[in-house]
Amino acid sequence: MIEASKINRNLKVPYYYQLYESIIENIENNILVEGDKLAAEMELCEQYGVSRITVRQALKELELNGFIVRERGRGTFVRRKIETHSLQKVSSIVDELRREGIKTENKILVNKAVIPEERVKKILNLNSGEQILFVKRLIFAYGGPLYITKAYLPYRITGKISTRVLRENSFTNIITDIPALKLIHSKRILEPAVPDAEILELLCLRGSAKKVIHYLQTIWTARYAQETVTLYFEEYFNPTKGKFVFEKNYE
Amino acid sequence: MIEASKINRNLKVPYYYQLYESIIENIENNILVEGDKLAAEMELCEQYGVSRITVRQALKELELNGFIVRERGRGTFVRRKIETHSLQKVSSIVDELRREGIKTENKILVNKAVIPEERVKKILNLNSGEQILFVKRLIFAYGGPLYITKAYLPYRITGKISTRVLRENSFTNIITDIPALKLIHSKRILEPAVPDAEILELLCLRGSAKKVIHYLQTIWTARYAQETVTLYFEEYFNPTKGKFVFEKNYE
DNA sequence: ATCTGATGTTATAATGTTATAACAATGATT
DNA sequence: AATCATTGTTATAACATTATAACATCAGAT
Repeated sequence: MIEASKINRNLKVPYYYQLYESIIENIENNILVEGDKLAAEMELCEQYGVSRITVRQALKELELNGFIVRERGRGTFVRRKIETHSLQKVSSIVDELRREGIKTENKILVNKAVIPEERVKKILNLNSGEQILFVKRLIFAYGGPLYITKAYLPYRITGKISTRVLRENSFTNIITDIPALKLIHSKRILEPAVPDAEILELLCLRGSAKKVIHYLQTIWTARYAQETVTLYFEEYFNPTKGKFVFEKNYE
Repeated sequence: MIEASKINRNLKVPYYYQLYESIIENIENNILVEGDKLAAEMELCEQYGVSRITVRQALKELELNGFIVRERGRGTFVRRKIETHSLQKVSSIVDELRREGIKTENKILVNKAVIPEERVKKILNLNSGEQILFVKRLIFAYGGPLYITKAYLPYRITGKISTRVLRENSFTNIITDIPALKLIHSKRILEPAVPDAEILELLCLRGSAKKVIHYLQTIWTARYAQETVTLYFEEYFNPTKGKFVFEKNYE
């Protein structure tokens, strides 16, 4: 496969990144499909006219973002695509991606106790003046921002949660680790929405063609000691990164 | 002028280059016009959220490519654009730009002695089997490819010319430095043309709106010892970078 | 004459990108 | 068992990008 070099040396974009994008393009256009063997590293060097360092950096990124797997002595192979998320599971998408070995990154944008707006107060069924822990978190996967979560949690239940814990764990894990808290029900509502400027910016959709996102609300009901409490999440999904699949088993 | 930062930190493009492009955009959209004072370096730092090094690197590029002038103690100003070239002068455009202090870069694509095609042989009035020196050169200015020159020169006059000499000198200088060669006449013919794939590619016009270029032929007649010889040049100009002006003084 | 604001210069440092090279370790083939 | 192809690792080096900081120099205004 003698390909013309796709590295544009006039561009200010690093060569390894151009190569990274070039290979993703091949995968997304089904020129390379699941299980296919990529050209060997040295072959890629020749095809693209770059050094092995550069090729390996591109492959490293592809591996971290779950596009390929590399096997010493054998070669580099296209990984199956993970691009649907099940809504039926309560377990989080972060856990789902982690189980698949795909690197996710986490950025905690907000983590503080506040008095919530009226809308949220109603959903959580709070006493007046009661504080919530408000967390805003941005998740990166597949090499870009995947979604934003806003969590509205009764502060008297969660207390402070360190930013480090938030960065390193899914909300499912954090919540189920709270002693004396038992999840009893969850409800998820998905709808398309037009994002506001902040969400647009965070998901890097400014200037993008797709201006409609997935807006997912999750309401967890739980027993805490003798009372019934509610946890509320809002999530905003990058539509270019993944689609949702609805599955249901009829008995 | 509190501007939102236009630096995209997710992009792999260097910040200084994003800033460079951002300012060019302002100039091309007449948000900044000839003679306008740019914000001071430290102001730009704040507006774009980058260090002075970064701002200065952007300004350096803008200066080299002729978009701005900087004056110590006063500030940075939008320069008038040199976007017309006189056709009346025999002297080259490279020299013209250099005199204005605008950086030009040079890439020699071909430099070899060959037997010319029939068309060229007729123009140069060559003996059958006589070789020419064929040079293809790409000139960059204003931060992009400006034009391509194809030079067809009788080999017995020029001999070999090193690629380094071609890179560092205008053809006018090279030719007039040949001993015993005296220019006696020049004729230039300008016409619009549709470029072939190679020219399109070299001038970075693939995908561009403007698909018509300037095609300029130059025929120099000269005395060389006792004989009359002809030098022939073809040039292909990027229409987005510069326009030609026709001027003539009537006596 | 002095101060202020602007660009010019220099030094230090951390990190990112790219190339070249040699060698190690593994899987598959002969 | 030996060899070959392939990915993994390490070292060295050059250059690019970005930040922080201090000081020099010049133009214009008070």
